[in-house]
Amino acid sequence: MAQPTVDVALQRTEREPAAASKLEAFTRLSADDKSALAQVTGNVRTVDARRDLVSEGDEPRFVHLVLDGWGCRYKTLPDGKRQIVSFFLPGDFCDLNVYILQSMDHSVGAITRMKVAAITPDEMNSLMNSRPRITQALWWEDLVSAAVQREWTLNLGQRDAYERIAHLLVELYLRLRAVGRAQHGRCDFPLTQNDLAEATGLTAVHVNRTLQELRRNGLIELDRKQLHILDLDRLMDVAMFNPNYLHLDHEGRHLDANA
Amino acid sequence: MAQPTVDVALQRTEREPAAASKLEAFTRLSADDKSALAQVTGNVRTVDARRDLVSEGDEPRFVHLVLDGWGCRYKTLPDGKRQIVSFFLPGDFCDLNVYILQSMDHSVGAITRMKVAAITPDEMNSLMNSRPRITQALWWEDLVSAAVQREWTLNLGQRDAYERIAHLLVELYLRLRAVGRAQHGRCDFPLTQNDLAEATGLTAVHVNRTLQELRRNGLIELDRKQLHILDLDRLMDVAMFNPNYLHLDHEGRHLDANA
DNA sequence: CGTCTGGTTGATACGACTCAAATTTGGTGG
DNA sequence: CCACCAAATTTGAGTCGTATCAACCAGACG
Repeated sequence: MAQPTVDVALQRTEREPAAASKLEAFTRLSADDKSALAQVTGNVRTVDARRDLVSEGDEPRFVHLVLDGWGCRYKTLPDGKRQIVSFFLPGDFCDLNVYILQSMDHSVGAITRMKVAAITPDEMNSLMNSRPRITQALWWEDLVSAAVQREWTLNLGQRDAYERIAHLLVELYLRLRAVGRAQHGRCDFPLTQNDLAEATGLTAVHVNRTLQELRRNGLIELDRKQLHILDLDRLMDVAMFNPNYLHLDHEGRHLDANA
Repeated sequence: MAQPTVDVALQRTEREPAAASKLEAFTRLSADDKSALAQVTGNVRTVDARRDLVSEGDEPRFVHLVLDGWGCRYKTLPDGKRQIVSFFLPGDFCDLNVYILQSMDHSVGAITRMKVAAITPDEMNSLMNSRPRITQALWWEDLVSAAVQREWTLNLGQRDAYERIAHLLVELYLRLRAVGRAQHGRCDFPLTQNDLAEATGLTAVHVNRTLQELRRNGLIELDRKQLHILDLDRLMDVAMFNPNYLHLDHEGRHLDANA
């Protein structure tokens, strides 16, 4: 099987920073906006796969912006159980105003090797004071990530294993596609079955069996960290996937600050 | 059994508006701050119990502030399943910036009869431009509600029925206590077992049996819409409840704008 | 009073978990 | 380039938590 996804993803990385690309899903940014954004994302940090970026209990210091790679937020229970509560994909911001809080209530870990920009509160404030268009876009991001968290609550509470995993796959695919990292049903997919288990509240064994069922039903191929969704419409149907919560339909999408 | 809770709750309502009370959990507000807040909460709407305030698909128009009563956000699946994704208690704001979005991805319903203030985007903007202290407090609220949503994800994903319900009871109790609507382990508790089921992803039957188990173990009394937590420490233990996510420990709690 | 909503009980079924072992994959160093 | 090891995936058998379905009961209300 050819793997065009990889090439596409790499090309894209070179072509355009994920941050601007993501925010432009909400609104067009002017050249000035983009350079303001670029200025603020100078402090780049690289984190190895499976390392923590932030630990529960830490004092929040930076707003992070994912430039490349996948990460997750997770919480741990005293009995050792772990729940991944969200995934970070390229272009995602973590917690616009976290630094208001005293200490983190969750950890942030890298799934793959990641590149993140660490933005200081000061930089953040000056960005939000001088660039209203970016500010709006950041708020939009914030609202969308809250909506995603609500959808996960629904996912865990009401969907069975089959629907649940289908839903997660569709969400990740659509989010990747929105930042140019997926096409034609294909994308990189670095999650292990254990990651999927921790995100869906299932066991790895059951995730395994459920993925097999999705394959058997001709909905997906998943192999060597490559996901291929064979029939997106049908998979969305199975997952009862309503894309409204991703709010990709904003009119700002069609505004152009340069016009 | 005497029911002092009711009296306490009523007294409190008269004594102090829930909004200021809630925000002051984060920071002290000056007299000016409070009057700015009061000005903006003039447009009060009353909603009957079990009626919807906002429906999925609606265009967001107002930021709502709960003055009195309980409400919830919920999402519905095409197969009819319903998930309550959060509860609104007196003093809670719904979605600071919702009006940025095109359409609501969930509904908001009243559990009891509710009084809510409907704040316009303009009012909201001017508040946030002129009252930095309130703005900070609003952001804090926003971050806390996001943290609560993450904790619910953990709750649904990793805790069993017994722990799950225990956790929810503790959360609601602590949140009520933080706005002066609970004391000595007691509070009003207007949720039906069906509400609890829809919030915890369990069936009403199983919620019933689980509540009985909590009663049998001497952890709670729950009768006629009155909750009495008999042993908060033990209940928190059972629930593996870590209060850090409520961020009640903010230093702002001890700041005083009037000093 | 009858009706309705919410709460309770019992019997049975099934989705997902557990534990344990086998197999495959990917990375590493000789 | 192959041998090795650890990590990830796969398989099987047995169990358990929670759902389902169907009654029945109690208090609130008109």
